[in-house]
Amino acid sequence: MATIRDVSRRAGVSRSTVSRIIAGNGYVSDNARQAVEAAIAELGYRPNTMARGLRSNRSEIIGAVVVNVASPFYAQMVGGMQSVCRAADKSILLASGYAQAHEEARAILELIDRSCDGLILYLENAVSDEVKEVVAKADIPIVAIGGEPTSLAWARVGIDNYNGALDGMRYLLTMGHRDIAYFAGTLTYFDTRERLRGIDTALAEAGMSRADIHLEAGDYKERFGYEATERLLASGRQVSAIFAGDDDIGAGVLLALRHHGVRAPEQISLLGFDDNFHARHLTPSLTTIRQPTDIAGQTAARLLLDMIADRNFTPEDIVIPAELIVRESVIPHSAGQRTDHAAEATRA
Amino acid sequence: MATIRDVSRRAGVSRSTVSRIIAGNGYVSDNARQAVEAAIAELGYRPNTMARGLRSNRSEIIGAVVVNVASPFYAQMVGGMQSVCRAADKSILLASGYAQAHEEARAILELIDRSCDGLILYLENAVSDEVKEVVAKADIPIVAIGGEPTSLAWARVGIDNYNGALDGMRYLLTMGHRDIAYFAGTLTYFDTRERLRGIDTALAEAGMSRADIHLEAGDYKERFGYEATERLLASGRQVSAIFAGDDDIGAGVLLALRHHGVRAPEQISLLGFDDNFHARHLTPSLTTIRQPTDIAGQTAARLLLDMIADRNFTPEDIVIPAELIVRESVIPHSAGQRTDHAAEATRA
DNA sequence: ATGAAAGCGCTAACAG
DNA sequence: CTGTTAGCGCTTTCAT
Repeated sequence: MATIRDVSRRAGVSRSTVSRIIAGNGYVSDNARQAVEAAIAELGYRPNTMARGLRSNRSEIIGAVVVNVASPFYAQMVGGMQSVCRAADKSILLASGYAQAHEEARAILELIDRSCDGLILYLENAVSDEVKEVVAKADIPIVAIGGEPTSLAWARVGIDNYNGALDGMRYLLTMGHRDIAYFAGTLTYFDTRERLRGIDTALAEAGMSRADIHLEAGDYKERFGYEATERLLASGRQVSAIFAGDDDIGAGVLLALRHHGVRAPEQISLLGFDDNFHARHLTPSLTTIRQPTDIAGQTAARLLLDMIADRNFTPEDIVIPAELIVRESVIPHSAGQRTDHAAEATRA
Repeated sequence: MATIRDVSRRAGVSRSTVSRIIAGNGYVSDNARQAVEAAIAELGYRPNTMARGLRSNRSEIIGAVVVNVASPFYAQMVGGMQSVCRAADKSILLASGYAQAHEEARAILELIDRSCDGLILYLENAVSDEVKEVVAKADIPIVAIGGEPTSLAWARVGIDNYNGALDGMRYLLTMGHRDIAYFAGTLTYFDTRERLRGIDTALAEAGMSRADIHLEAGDYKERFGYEATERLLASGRQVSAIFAGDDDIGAGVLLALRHHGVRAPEQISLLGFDDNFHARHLTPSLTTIRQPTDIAGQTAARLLLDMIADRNFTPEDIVIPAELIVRESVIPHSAGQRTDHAAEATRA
């Protein structure tokens, strides 16, 4: 590979001149510029980013930790980050934390060690003091996105789980539902707790509380939705609507209802959360709360780039609103609804 | 940040000794080792990867270009790469090519410039000579995965689109279907053409050819599936089965059938391709050909790491078999099937 | 077993 | 406007 030295020799100038031309700063004569540009083209010269980074202490790489790239939810988020970073000529170093504290720590350290210029972190666990110290020493901008609101972050982009769940529960209540089940995901996740808070508020508005609904917590898996639904049906408790912690859980609910001969939404309405890829494709198509993950990713990246460019820039926390997407799976509560599905469920 | 010099001073040894200890090679006395390790711990020293990379000409970073991270298909593939790379302490620099030649070129150059130790490329377009030259100069191992079989690659991991489509079409034929539609995706993609080849072979086995089926090409979008289905229905051509170019197209087909009062699979069977996230959740659940993208990603990463470790290692091309996943959307052809849906379709 | 020294490729004062 | 100089932090001969 040609180095800056080769270029300078070929162009008959000094390395500094070449450097200036590449960086586009400083005064350079047209003569020199042309000679250098010609030499660069002839030699196929490309600056060595390692050397440049070592010298300038900047890598033009930003690091991202998400829970799991393989999941469409985070993949979309990463897609959002990427579109912004690409426009700014930054690359993305990607790591997954798999919602486990030690993997998250490993991921953060990996990115720090690769001298990222800044970090976007979607974490599900609190960060240990040890990691915090390393991160603090690195002294690079960090934006937290969703998940655990880590104190590491210079700025936060949150998805409004609270208001999303609030709106969702309100919607069910508005549709006349009073006998409601909520299947919460993993309780240790910050997002889960936020959603529960929103649900509390909505219930309180209707003069109700968690005690008035059927609440079960598990994890964000289709299987949990399936089994929780079976338990609900078996319990004999009659609900007219189920609010699923997310669309995966919702898919499981739908499957269980079908297997037990309960028609959705005629007998039980179902509300999801996330607006995942499959939500539109379920039958009935899932009414759900959209989390605009791509927007969140974009926003986080933009914030980070701004902070990298101007380290005095201290943005406000940004909350991306969740949005109710009305499809087919929630219908108004009707008078005759409460009893007949119990009969059918028993039969099935 | 503490440097190797700080550590050496604190431990009362030379920088070389510290370096040896970190690298774990060379002879070092226990005394020195202990002193250095203590100093490293006290100082919270972390090696600077830029400096190390500059010197050693290795970054421990591997670059990946996929069509689009935001799509679950590629996200899963990246997930596979990541799981392998993480185990080997390599990081992944990720770029998307968006199936456009110039974006793919940009992505490749970006990764080369960031001094990746190797590249995994999922491309949809041929690579220009210009880019080829740069890549050749970089002289790093490259494995191509799926998509366009670029000549850049030192090794290839392919998904067996040919046999997947072959098996799929065979399956439809075995189920007694003879009046079949195939909705192909983007014809310019290598994968698409491979699938068509497989279909040709299957048809030939049954003494048929493309002329005997209803073939339409478009793109890998739900919308195309929807519209192609409408056109098919409107044409009056009677088919007992539709083979969709992928599951997204398949979702569109299903939607159009439903809107036009055609029951699937009773009146028309539907076969997908990919086994995307939503395939299981469609109603009827989609019988489809699974592309094991995560395995492909893992395999590609493993191959690449092996080639990085031993540059004389020249692996065979690996083809990951596709697999028929039987669900509900394909049923055997029945005698009465061919006419009634035409009637209903007209009515709708 | 350890240290000295050279240099990876680049940037940024500084002096001219 | 341009060249000289001095490193960035690390690895790696080469002596000792």
